[in-house]
Amino acid sequence: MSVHHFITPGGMLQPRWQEAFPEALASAGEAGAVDSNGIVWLLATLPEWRAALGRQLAAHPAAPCVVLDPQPEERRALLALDGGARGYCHAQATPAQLREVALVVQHGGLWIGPELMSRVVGAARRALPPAAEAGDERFAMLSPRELEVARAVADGLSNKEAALRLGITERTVKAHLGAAFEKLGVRDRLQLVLLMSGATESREATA
Amino acid sequence: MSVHHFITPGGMLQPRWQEAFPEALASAGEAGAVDSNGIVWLLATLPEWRAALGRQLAAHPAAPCVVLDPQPEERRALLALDGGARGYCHAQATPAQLREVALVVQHGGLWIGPELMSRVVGAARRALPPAAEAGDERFAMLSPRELEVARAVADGLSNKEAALRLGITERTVKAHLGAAFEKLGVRDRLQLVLLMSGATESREATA
DNA sequence: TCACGACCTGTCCACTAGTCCAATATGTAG
DNA sequence: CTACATATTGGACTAGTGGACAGGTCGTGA
Repeated sequence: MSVHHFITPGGMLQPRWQEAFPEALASAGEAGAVDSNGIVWLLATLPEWRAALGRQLAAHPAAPCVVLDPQPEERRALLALDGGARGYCHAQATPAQLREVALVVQHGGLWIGPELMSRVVGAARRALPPAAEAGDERFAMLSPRELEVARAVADGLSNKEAALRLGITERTVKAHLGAAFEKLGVRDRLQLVLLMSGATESREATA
Repeated sequence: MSVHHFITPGGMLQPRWQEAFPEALASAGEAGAVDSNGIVWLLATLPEWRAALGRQLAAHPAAPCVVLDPQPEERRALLALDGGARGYCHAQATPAQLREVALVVQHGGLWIGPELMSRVVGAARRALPPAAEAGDERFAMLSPRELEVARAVADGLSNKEAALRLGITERTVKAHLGAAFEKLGVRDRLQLVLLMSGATESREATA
């Protein structure tokens, strides 16, 4: 099991990657999504690596992606993670380190370089508005689960991805989502997103 | 090795924790820092859990801490991670899940519940300085018509409605929209909306 | 115990969204 | 003139979405 797949500009494998994962496969970025039962490693040197990451995750949401960067940088790390990557690390990491990353990511963890971790989290905490989304009257009518599904969808996830995130069936996502549409008086996910993204800003208006 | 240590209000161990880690030890929060060669699990129900977390990490920086929360909440998750916790998860997680968390954290990973992950990272990305290429320039690559269509869709209109507003065919809307997706590196209208709404926020922030 | 709500799942069906291949018209730069 | 970008549409097709209808468990409160 767990055949790792490297997506690189030239479709070439570096020796140390092969040393870390002897079974590893490689392909060029243009090929689109790869079907891997292991981890998809994506080089940040690809011309359109963010788009490639998006395509990959859209095609196989269950296969975790890790972005490898020859010159790690906080900004790119955040873009990678925001794009759905589950890890971000130096392309020249040692085979042992790569295996650590693989282990962590395959067990549901998130891998960020230790020096980036505190910055990422710190930035996220500062971005939190004081007591944000503690309770907007509009969403009080939603059941807890409906709210979770709504939030997942508001993050841009498809039904399938939301189901994966919450550990339920796509069908159940639809059920909760349908109930949320009904209660909030919107007709589709797009208007739900607009409602929710506008909720934090317009809180002062409702107060 | 790896004796796990639970810091709880009463110094009591829940059965499921013991089931996950038969060797686990427990102590009350007031006792100060514990010396554990495994993971320190800290209950968010402690009166001063953040202070306790700080004391623990100051005393034993090498021992990773995970915060357990009976009622997980995004805000507390960020506070925990900002305080140096390496993981944040539901206090009622199954023994199997707890072992997953332990595995990830002990190998240098970060554990955030899947439902929190994208929100945390999204918040961090939005807090990023709007440096360089990621400003309004992003939409400069769109042709005028593509931008009009994108805006219509970002207002929550369906393809049919957008076509009506712009006086063109639904088919043409799809064409422009598809081109916009490609140029912006997003996969569907929902992510386009998130991208555009995020851009507006950061534009105001820079102004 | 029974009713009720939240939660989870299934099937079937209509509609929407997104992509592929292709065609036409118009302007502009070389 | 030619090449290229832009704008416009068509048809066909696949995937994704949302609704209707029909079940199932579980816990709380009457």
